[in-house]
Parts: sequence; structure tokens; C-alpha cells
Amino acid sequence: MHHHMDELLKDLNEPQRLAVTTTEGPVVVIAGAGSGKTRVITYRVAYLVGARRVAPHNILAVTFTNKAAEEMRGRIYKLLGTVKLESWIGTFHAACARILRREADCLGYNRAFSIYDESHQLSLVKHCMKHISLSERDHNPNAILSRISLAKNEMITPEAFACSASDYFDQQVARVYTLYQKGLRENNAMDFDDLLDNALLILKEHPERSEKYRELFKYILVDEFQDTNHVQYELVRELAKEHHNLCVVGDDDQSIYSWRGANIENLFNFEKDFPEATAVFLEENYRSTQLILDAANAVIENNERRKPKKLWTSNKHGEKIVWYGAFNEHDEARYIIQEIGRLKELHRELRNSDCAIFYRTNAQSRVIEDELRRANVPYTVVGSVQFYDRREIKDVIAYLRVIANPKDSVSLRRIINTPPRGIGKTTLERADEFASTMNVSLFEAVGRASEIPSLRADARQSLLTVHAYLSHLVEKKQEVPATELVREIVETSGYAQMLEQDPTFEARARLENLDELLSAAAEFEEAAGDSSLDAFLENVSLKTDIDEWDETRDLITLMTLHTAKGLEFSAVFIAGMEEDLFPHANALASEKGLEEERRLCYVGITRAKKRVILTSADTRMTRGMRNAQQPSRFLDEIPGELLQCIDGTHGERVTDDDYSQEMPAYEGSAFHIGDIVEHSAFGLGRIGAVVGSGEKLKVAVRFFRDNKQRDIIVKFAGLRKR
DNA sequence: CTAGGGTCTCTTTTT
DNA sequence: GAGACCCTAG
Repeated sequence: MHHHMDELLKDLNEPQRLAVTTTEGPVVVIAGAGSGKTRVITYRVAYLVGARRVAPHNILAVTFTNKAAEEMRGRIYKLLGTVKLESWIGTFHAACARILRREADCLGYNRAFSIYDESHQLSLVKHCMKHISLSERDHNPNAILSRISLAKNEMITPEAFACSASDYFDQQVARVYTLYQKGLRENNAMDFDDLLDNALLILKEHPERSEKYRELFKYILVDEFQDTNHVQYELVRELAKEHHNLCVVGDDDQSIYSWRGANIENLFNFEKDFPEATAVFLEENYRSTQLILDAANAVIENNERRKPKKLWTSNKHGEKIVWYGAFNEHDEARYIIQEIGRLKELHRELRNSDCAIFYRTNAQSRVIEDELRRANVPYTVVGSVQFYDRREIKDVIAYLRVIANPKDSVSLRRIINTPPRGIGKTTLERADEFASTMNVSLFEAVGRASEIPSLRADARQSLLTVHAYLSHLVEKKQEVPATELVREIVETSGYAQMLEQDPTFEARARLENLDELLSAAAEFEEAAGDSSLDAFLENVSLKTDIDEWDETRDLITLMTLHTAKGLEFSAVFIAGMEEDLFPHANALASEKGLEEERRLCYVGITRAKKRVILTSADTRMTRGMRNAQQPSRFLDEIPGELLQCIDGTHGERVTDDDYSQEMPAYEGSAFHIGDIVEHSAFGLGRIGAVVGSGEKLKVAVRFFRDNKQRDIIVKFAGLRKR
């Protein structure tokens, strides 16, 4: 060990040191933004290993993203120098998957189980709905899926759910949920929620399998504790039962995942559940200027449900926060780009990678990207269309999944006719039918196509051919590394051929992406020292958005506010500071929803070290409609003396010549945003959006009578201006 | 069975 | 404005 532990502790302030050295018993650390939370966690692990001589494999450290885990691993390694770390550092989902690969056979899964991401889940839900003739038109599969997921977050089984389903919607959900869960089992698959649920099940009901983990994890650390859900909390409690050395770190003001089942109460209740817990508060901020903290504090103070605290810093006061009110979203984007250029000229040391643009919804990135591209400014978007979300990548991965787990019929369905092999809807339906009557997997049914009399001869042959092809790969998977399998699939499945025949630029890009997938597999193999297909697939399934981000490149970074949590930048731009966008309309129904939006705003502001630039637009195109926007209430919550307001809607605008063409849709018409109009049936209202022209001129009107917005086609409605 | 075109829905955030 | 999905013609 090249650091003396005393030396190490000198890097810490008083409360940080307390959080690091209180190794025995439960500890809760309330760590404000920028208060050195990561430092506390890494030093704590280093301290456990270095000073308390704890074996690394006796430590379980749970983070929110793989990237955070890797970073932590790297930092600890640096602190300790020579010690090789074989500790369990990773996300909840990764840790659970690791346990389940070993133990899930006692729940009736085999160790090659597939992990279903959202798109798999959705296809399974749709498949189940079809089975019971629920139309997708009347029942939104996404809504059903999220209801199911929330139930699973609470460990509510399909049976229990069915019993308590009171309204029509829940009753339908219950039917789907039952089938869905059955489907997962038949496919030897688990979704993200199952990873947690099943791990907990083993802990609670299979002590013979789980005792060793309680024993093993002498020290447990949980980061971002405010974003844990019920099951995660239970998991941690179970695991800590033996040794009680549980340290949780979190910040109630940064809880932003309640929609995913996260329960902020976990943090509030910790001291009740563990009365002997040591509580540590970290309120000294090392990241931002005092002015930025003042603004952030002012915003978050509007929340009722929080532990009162106030961030402070010894950093200097700093520049005012800028609010630029743009004419529209293009103007907004151009202002941001121009301002980054200005800042870079002003501060020579400022790099592109010191600047970040945050937004509430992924859709907002498109316009910003367009303008960045137009201005030739190098940028990267974290999340949204990630690499592993691309169609061709998903297709090849689906092949791999089928090979790893032939029972995975969701994946099989995806690729059975990609590239086209003459296996259409009817053929697949018949194979499906056979599978359920014979009670075998779809894969097996395909292999026994000769026994399905209703099939046409050519369809039967196609099924047998694809089955033989896949079986051949299944046999091969033991002998060759994952990289080799990827190469073979691309080359021999006809997938590459299909793309090569397609002359479009897009097909070319897809081919390149497949090469990229090969590199990714090779890279993983090298980094993990594991060339097995299962390991590669697990790595792919549990990837998080942020994991793909390469911050060493000098690019301006675009991401959602959610993804931004845990990061810091010199200059932070937050675009779309408008009512109904941020705070988002869907969150406004409840005070709780609004408070979460506010926390998101707090997260955004506190990412900044030196500068915060907030922008809003007067009108914005959403879903092909131009809408009038109001500035976000969060702007009002920042004290005026901390704000420098720039009105971009008059005078010197950041415009561009060929842009002015975008507006004619309503320039010529008699109806404008903001106009008061009268409708024969709905009465008076105010125009919020105008789209189209001539015959097709359509306006969205919010009527005063019921405050509801309706799309009105002017020609039919005989709308009159007042 | 496939391809292509037209129609419809959607957008909150993601492990 | 974009992707998913359905329908229809070959």
C-alpha cells in the first residue's frame, strides 16, 4: 500500500472522514450535490481494504450505472495501488444477475436465461394481448407494460394483482400480466424487474442457496439510495441481516426516478428501520460557485417533502445565471451554440467537453443536433439512439440470444424471417399453435415442422432450414468465442448479403455498425477476460445509456437531465425551460410530480461548476404542431438578482437566412397563436397552436369553458376571430 | 409472402 | 416529424 491510511484521511473534511471511518454498523450519508460523495464511497472502500484489512470480495458496492462502477473501481485501485479488486462493484441488476446465474435453477430457470429489455418486454406483452384478443387500439401496450412493471416493483404476483384489480383497465392488465409472466418462464427469460424479484425470492425463500451471500457481504454500500425501489431496499436489508454493516449514500433532493418505482421514503425511513444508524450530512460543496448554489437552493426550497439542508461552498461567488428567452427552438439552439463559442473565446482553457446541453425530453435533441451540425460544432449525444438500440445490432443480438437460449421465442420471432426466408405471418402462427398444443418451445416446433400438417411444403422447408442453421450454431457456441459467433452470423445468416444488395447510404451505415459490433465483442472479451457468449450477452443487456459515453473526446455533450445526474461540467445549458415541457405536462397532475420535476431542475443546475445558461422558447414545434410556450415556473423561483435575462424575441435575434422559410404555414392565415376565437359549439377559446394552411389549416384551441384543448380544422368549424 | 405506401400514435424521464 | 403498424397489390 503506497498510501498510509492517515495520509488518505487528510484529503477529507470532518463529516466525510466520519462517513469513511464509521465502518461498523449502519450508516446513512445524506450527500448534497457536489459534496464529494464519490470520494467518500471510494475512500470508504479503500479504507476498509487498507486499514481494516477487509478482503475485497467481502464488499458489495452498488451503484446506479456501470460507468459509475467502473470509475469507482478505477479510483479505488489508484488509492490502494497494488491490491487487485475482486469485490462486487456494479449495479443492482448486474449483481442480481450474477447471483441468479448461479442460483436461479432453484426457481426453475436454467443458467442461460435471457434478460429482456424494454423492447423484448413490449413484444411479449403484445404477443400476450393477441392471445386473449385484446386490441392494441383500445389498450395501450406501453401503459399495460408499465402497470405490470410497477406491480413487479412491489413484488405483487399476477394472482395477487388479479385479486385486487378493481377497474376494467387493471382487470385487463391482470390477464396480460398472468400470460406475460408465464411467457417469460417458458422463454427461460427474466425482465429487469425479475432480476430483482427473483434474487429477493431466493434470499427470502431459499436460505440454503442464499446464506452464503449474507455471509459473504460483510460490508455493503449503496449509492444513489434515494432512487432505490421497494425490492432493492428489501434486497439490501436481507443481505445486511448477518453483518449489519450497511452504508447508504443519497440525497433526497436528487430523487428523480419515482416513475420507475423509486421510493424516496427509503431514505427517510432508513433511520427508523436502523435506529442505531450513524447519520452524516455532507453540505459543503466543492463543485459550484456560491451563486449557482444560491440559485439551486432557492429552487429546491419550494419543495415541501425534503430534509432541510443548504449547500454552501468556499468557492468564489461567480457569474450570474443567464436566462435567454428565444423566439423558437431553432433560435434557442443557435443561441446556445453561439454562446459556447463566445465562452470559449473568453476563456481559452474551456474545451468543448467542458460544456453540456441538457434537456427534459429526448425529442428536443434533434433540433439542437441539426443546428450543431450546421455550425460544424463537434458534439455527442448520450442515450437516445444508442448503439445497441439500432435495428441491425438488435437483430444480430437476437440471433445470439437464440443461440444462447433456444427457448427465447421473442428473439426467435424477431429473426426467423430476417433476412426474408419466406416465413410469413401464417407460417409463424401455425408453428406457434403447434408449440402451444404440444407444449414445446417455438424453436422445437420449428424443428418439428414436418409434423405440422397445415403448412405449405415450401414454408415447411424454410422452417427446417432455419432450424438446422440455428442448431448448428447452438452446437458451436461452446467451442468458439462470442466474437467468432458474431462474425459467423453476420456472414452466413444472409444478413450481410441482404445489406450489401441494398445500395442506399443507410445500408452502408448498417454494415459499418455490424463491424462495430464485432469490435465491441472483441473489446469486451479483452476487458472482461471472458469470451463466452453468455457473458457478452449479459454485458449487452445490462448496459446503461451513460456507459457508452466517451468523455475523453473533446465534444459538446447532449443528454437528458436524468442522464446528467452524477456528472459535472464547467458550463451547463438547460434548454426548454418552459411550462408543460419542464416541468413536464404529465407531471403536473400532482404536487409530488411537480416536486420531482423541481428536483430534476436542481440536479441540472448543480451539475455546473462555473456557468449556468437557461433557455426557453416563445413557440416550439411539438408533434408537428407549433405551440405557444410559457416560461417555466422554475425560472421565477430563481431570485431575480441572480439572473441575467436576455430577451431574444425582439431586435437582435440569432437568425439564419434559410430558416425564415419554416414559418409560412401560418404567416398568411388570419389565425395566430394567442388569438381569441369563437367556436359554435365550444364557445370562446385561445389559440395555442397553428398548423397547415388553406383547406388544411388546423388550430389547437384551449377553450375557456372547460379549459380543454381541441384540434379544430378551421374550414369545417367556421371558427371566428374575436 | 413481400414490399411499399398510407395512416396513426406519440413523447417524459430508464435500470 | 418519426417510427410502428396495417392494408393492398403484385
